[in-house]
Amino acid sequence: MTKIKNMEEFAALSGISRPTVSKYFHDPDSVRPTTRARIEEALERFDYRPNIYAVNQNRKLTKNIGIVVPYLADPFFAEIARYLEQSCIAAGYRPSLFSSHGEQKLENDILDGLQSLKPAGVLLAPLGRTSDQSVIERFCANVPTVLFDSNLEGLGAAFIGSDNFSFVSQTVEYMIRTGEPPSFFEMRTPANPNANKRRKAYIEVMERLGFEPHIIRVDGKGWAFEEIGHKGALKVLAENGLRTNSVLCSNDRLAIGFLAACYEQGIRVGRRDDCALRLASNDDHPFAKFTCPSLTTAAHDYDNVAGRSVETLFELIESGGKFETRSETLFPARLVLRDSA
Amino acid sequence: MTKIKNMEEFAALSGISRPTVSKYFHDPDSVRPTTRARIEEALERFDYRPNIYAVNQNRKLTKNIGIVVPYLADPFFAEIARYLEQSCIAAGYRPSLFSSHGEQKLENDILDGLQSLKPAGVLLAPLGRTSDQSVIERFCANVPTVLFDSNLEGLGAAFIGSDNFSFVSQTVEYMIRTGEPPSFFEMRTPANPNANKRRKAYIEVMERLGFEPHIIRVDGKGWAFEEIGHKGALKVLAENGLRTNSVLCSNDRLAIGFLAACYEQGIRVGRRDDCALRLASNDDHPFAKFTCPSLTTAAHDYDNVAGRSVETLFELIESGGKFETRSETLFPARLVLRDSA
DNA sequence: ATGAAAACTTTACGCGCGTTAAGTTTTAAG
DNA sequence: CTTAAAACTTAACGCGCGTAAAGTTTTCAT
Repeated sequence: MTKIKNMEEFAALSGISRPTVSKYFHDPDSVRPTTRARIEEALERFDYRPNIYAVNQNRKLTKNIGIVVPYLADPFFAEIARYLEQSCIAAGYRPSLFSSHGEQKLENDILDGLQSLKPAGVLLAPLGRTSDQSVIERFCANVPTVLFDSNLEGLGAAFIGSDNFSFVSQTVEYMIRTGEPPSFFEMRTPANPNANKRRKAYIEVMERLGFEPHIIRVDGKGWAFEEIGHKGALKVLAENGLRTNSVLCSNDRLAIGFLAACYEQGIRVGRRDDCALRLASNDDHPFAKFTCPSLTTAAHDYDNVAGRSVETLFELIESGGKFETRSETLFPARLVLRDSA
Repeated sequence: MTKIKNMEEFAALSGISRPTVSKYFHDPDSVRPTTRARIEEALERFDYRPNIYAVNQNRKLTKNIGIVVPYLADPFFAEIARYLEQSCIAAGYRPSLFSSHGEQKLENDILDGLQSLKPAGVLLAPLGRTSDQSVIERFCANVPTVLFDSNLEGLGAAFIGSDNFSFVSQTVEYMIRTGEPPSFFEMRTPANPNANKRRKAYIEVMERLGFEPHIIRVDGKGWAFEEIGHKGALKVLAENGLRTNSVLCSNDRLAIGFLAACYEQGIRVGRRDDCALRLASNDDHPFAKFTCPSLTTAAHDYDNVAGRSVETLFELIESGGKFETRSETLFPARLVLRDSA
């Protein structure tokens, strides 16, 4: 089989002119069915594909889509990224996946490098508190961007995420309905703005139900939440820092660390009579099903958050990269009852 | 500040001719220090960067490097990918990360798409047993490829991975030294060739030490190892399928499922007297520290596997994409004693 | 059959940069 | 100061494709 060098050559072999072949690759439906058939027939015989560099250099808009998550070693983001990737591919785009690995410099570098990719759009889950707002603002001004998971006020053309109030109200109400009101366990300086919303929601729900909020803040920086939760829980348990037998963790990864600490200390966690503690959490982390005990938690609406994010980005791209007004879409949580509370 | 359109314009503004500027971007050390200074001075004033599409179209070899892992939702691969990414960037390359998500079709599609990126090289951790060997073979013939983690006999210019015998011999010997000989717990049809090597190593070590190997194979397909381990363990425990009080899991993710099953069944795992079972495993998964109990396991030499992989790829690229002979490099495991055995 | 619209072909230019060739300036050694 | 090598400048071509203009063929409703 002859090696095809360029579109010129392929066009000749298929018996169609190059401009028409070019049109075909841009949109197969834009050419007559008979010529389309001839091109696709040749395509099967010769296996040619346009040089993406030449294509991208000349097209005003590439078919690239950037996907940026803050921490890919968290399976939660890996799963979301997977969904986003697949949706982009299905829509005929070329996704590129990036992880900021929890570091501001990396996030900045990624956005910087992304600009020279001239992407049609970007799906960005920012680091949050540790993001460099000015960098992200500048980026969003140049590239059609949809924020997801972590909201930065006013940045990006739209935000899609989860309704943190829905998470916390469901877990808190459940715990109160079935036992003592929970303390709230979180990091002192959370990386993610969702954490702040969850704390506020906790306070609001507790007060509305006539209970005094009790917040436990543990030290620790970065994205090693399990480690932070573990250390923090050991300290709290040693100091007898709990007011009731119920704890609500800000997120599942902290809870995983908390559960490990309880296990080490011989504290049985669960809703059965022989348990000393009930622990619930938020996120429905992929591993929450396999903690000991399995974790009662509020689940993200993965499918809707991811699905709506790509849909919104596609709308944004089709609208020429700008929306009239910035929208924020929040999906409610689904309470997942397991054994820990 | 004026917007720079292309290298021509930037060259004019910096007072240097375009071919020299082009040379500079290819290798800053290839121009005279004085001209280099003038270019970099202009670079600070004007913030210009070459159009990567035009660059890549014209250079014979791009600076792109593909990184392909089989399953990114496994934090093990996320961590490795992170290391590989950073090493590539540090060496002046542009890494692109892809996950096959456990599916052959996706792996094929990724390799297919990777070809049109004309990468300088690719770091590939294949799916293993479920890989389409012919596709990978064809790919490796066209693109300088270093395999890592999962070896496919004869494919790629080199393989870097862990010495599975070292893993299993250390865990088995430790368990025998400190208690009863372990059964080996694994999937019936493992996705990964490492699993087969581990089984063989188990049999060999057991026989050498004068014990009869006992292998427990559980059903389940795909990459949801925790779930498979969990279901399989429940079955084994229900059927009293263990010969001794010791179990060695083929990998940590299976062990995580196993531990969850034990917890549910009220079986205490650990090396203390009040424990009914000892469980060890292999990989030192990022979460192994936070299982209940924490997992005794054999750790990959992450740094060396990842480090040597990129080094080898760089050597390969500098050698023009071919090695005289295919090399296989295996790094030994490090036994990590925790509470489960 | 007729005409206009739609789709095609041919021709040609442009994108931004790599790269080469020929001529000029700078550098550093003698 | 001489001189040759090294580094530069100018000029020009090519990469593979998008795209526009002008002319030709096909299609399809009347």
